[in-house]
Amino acid sequence: MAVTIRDIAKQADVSVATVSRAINSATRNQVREETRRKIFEIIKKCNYSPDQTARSLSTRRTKVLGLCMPSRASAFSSDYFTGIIIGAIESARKLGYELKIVLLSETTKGLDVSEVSKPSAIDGALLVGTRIHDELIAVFENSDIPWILVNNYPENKEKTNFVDCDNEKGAYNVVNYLLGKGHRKIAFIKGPEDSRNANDRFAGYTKALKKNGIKPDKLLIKTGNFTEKEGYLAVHDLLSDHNDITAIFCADDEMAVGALQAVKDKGLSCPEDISIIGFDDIRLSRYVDPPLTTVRQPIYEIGKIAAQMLIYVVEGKLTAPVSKILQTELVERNSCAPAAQK
Amino acid sequence: MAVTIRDIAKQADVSVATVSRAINSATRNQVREETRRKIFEIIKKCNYSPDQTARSLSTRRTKVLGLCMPSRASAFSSDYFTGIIIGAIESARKLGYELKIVLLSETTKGLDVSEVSKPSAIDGALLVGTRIHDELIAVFENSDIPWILVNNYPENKEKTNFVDCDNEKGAYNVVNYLLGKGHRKIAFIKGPEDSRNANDRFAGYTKALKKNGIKPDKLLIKTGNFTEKEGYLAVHDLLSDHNDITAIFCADDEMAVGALQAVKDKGLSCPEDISIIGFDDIRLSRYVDPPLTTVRQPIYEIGKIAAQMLIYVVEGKLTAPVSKILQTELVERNSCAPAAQK
DNA sequence: CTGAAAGCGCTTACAG
DNA sequence: CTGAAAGCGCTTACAG
Repeated sequence: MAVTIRDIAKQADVSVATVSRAINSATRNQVREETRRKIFEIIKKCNYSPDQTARSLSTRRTKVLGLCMPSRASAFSSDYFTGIIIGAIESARKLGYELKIVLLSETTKGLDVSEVSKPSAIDGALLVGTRIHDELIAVFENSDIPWILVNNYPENKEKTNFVDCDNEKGAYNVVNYLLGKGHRKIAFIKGPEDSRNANDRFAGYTKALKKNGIKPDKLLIKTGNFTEKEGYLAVHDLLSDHNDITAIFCADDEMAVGALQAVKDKGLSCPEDISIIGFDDIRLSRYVDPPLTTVRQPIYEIGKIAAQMLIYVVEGKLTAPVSKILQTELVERNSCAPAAQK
Repeated sequence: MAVTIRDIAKQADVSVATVSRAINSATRNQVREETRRKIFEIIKKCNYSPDQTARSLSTRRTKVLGLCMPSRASAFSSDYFTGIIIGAIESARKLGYELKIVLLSETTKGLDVSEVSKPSAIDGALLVGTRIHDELIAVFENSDIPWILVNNYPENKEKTNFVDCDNEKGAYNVVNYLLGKGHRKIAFIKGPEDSRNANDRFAGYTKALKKNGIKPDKLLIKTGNFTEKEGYLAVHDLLSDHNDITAIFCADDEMAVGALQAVKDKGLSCPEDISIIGFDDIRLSRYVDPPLTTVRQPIYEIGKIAAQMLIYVVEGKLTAPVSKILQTELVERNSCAPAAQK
């Protein structure tokens, strides 16, 4: 930008201070109507726009939020990624903020001065990724910018900002739903061990089973690490060893898609022989055959609320810790049927 | 950051200039080994990290790229969005840059000083969206930051930076492929009029037909605006009026997915009665029934190369205009069969 | 190899 | 309602 506030001031025959006051909404009314008009005329003529960097340096506010996530971006499905980003960016925008995507290196321990991936020049950070581990959080604890956990929550819920959905309850509901259809042999395909979400979903499964007098059977529990491929493998194994399973609950849709294929490859059909249910409601789930019954997470909402809350704490309109837990919704499609008699 | 370069300087008993030199790779070797070591020791101890905003103000470089796209984000499928972002962010990162996502308001004409969506504090802009129109481009023309068109190209190719894939050729190949399978009545479902990509794909269709002595038949051409729903509608109409069509080429996969459903709903089957082919190779395309034959655009590569090129021109390592056209790839799945005898 | 000083383009007490 | 001045935290000629 060749044209600076000085140029405007000179042309308007006022001081830069006055131009600055005229420009900023908080101080706008401190300048005489007429002066302000003159200033804006010149601003328009010169196509002037204040330098955000200079502004930031002087106010110590960048008006940008960092959406920080693991660099293994592949860890997220694009539906998830997009949902969070769009949600966050839209509410940020509404509140006058921009959004920077920052990839965190997994080895973020001793951050070096030259460490590029270190979030810089942001007013607050959205920490995305259910597998965000404590060291990573520590990096932010030692910073002086506010941050909020997205789709995750900390050990000590009372001290941290977060927004998440109720994974345990979502999973609990699934099992009840399956139980209601007469299923008793319900297998579970777990997500990764280090994912809070994955563990909560598993907890919901176990809880619902126990509540109904069914002892969770270790042999019916496998791990699929949230990927389609591993989901396929897990179910393939499962069905090779057990022929009395009537339903499979996968901790995410990716695995459920794999499960579906594994069931077909075993010569069984879904939902007639085996019911399958997923979690997340990714776009794909409604297109597979049969369309997948699953649990919807309000991803977009989560991104939106997280950004909003974060900005409020950045601006002191809300005092940390703040948190919100959103509810999930069971969406019935065609991959579940009443338990067959075996 | 409570600790500044002054604190470090004071503790190291040197000037801030020296600290600055020690920190920056370009000037690092201007400071005595021993001094530098002492400085870094203190930096580490104090957990100091330079303020990027101050740095930017003084160097007039923010080290951030803006990925600018229409605010109707829904215009993009999440696969596309994610591909471009991840591609761009990874190469940006490798080169020491961060990525800011900026939503451009569609009404970006007279940008007001307070206009939030105006890209600010960026060194360069990636303009994403095949529907980017000239007014939008004008906003950037008048700025002094470099920009590059992604998946789009300008009227005057000789004057602008862009990276795109060869849509016309991709479409041309599709038609040849279909022709090779004996199809003669090949319908085309167009994308939006104001999309350069869409028009190029259409041009490729027409060209291939003509080249083979077939006159494009207006009655076999419909518009679907790149959405599944409109694709469905277009094909539904098409099949109601014509029963001699043996193949449908959709200008994107979204429409192809809709087309597939329309064909089924008409009691026809794909590929036995009608072959369908899409464009883009979104994730979904391999999961529909039958899996869709389509044209792959190297989205991730496009994002990667675009960011790379942009940074090079920002840094003066490349002089604008720069451009690159990537090739597409026909990926055969099961939605096309030899033309049935009618 | 190092330091003093000017400057990047704003904002904001302070004084009037 | 307005201006002069200090300050935000860096970098970089300039001089030695």
